[in-house]
Amino acid sequence: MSTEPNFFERVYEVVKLIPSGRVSSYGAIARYLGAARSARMVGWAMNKAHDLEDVPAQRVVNRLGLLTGKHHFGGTNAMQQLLENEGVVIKNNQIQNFEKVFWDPNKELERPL
DNA sequence: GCTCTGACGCCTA
DNA sequence: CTAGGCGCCAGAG
Repeated sequence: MSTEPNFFERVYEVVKLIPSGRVSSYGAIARYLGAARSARMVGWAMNKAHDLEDVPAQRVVNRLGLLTGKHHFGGTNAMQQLLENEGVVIKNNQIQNFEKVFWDPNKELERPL
C-alpha cells in the first residue's frame, strides 16, 4: 500500500510535462499541486528526481529564473548547458527572457481545482 | 521521538 | 532598498 500518488510523484509528472525550451519554477509547480507555500518540497522532490532520468530537473528553477540547483548537477554549469542546449538563454546562472520561457502549469495545464 | 536541514517563497521590520 | 524570519513538509542524525 502507500502506493498512492505522493506529492513528489506529482511534481515529477508536471516537470516531465515541461516542453523543451521552457522552464518552470518551484513555486508554480507547488501551487499547481495545491501547496503554494511548499515550494521547498518541490525542490526536495527534485533532489530525489535527480536520481530519475525521466525528470528534467534542469528545467525547474526558482521564481527568479536563477539556476539555484546547478550546484547539484555535478558542481559545474551542466544545468546551464542542458538548458542552453534546448534553446534557453542563460547568463550568470540566470535565465534570460525568463517570462518568455516560463512555463506555468497553472496556465498551460488545466487547473485541477 | 526530537531537532535540523533543505534546489523556495512571501511577509514584515 | 536590505535583512531576517516564518511557513510548508519530509528525510536524516
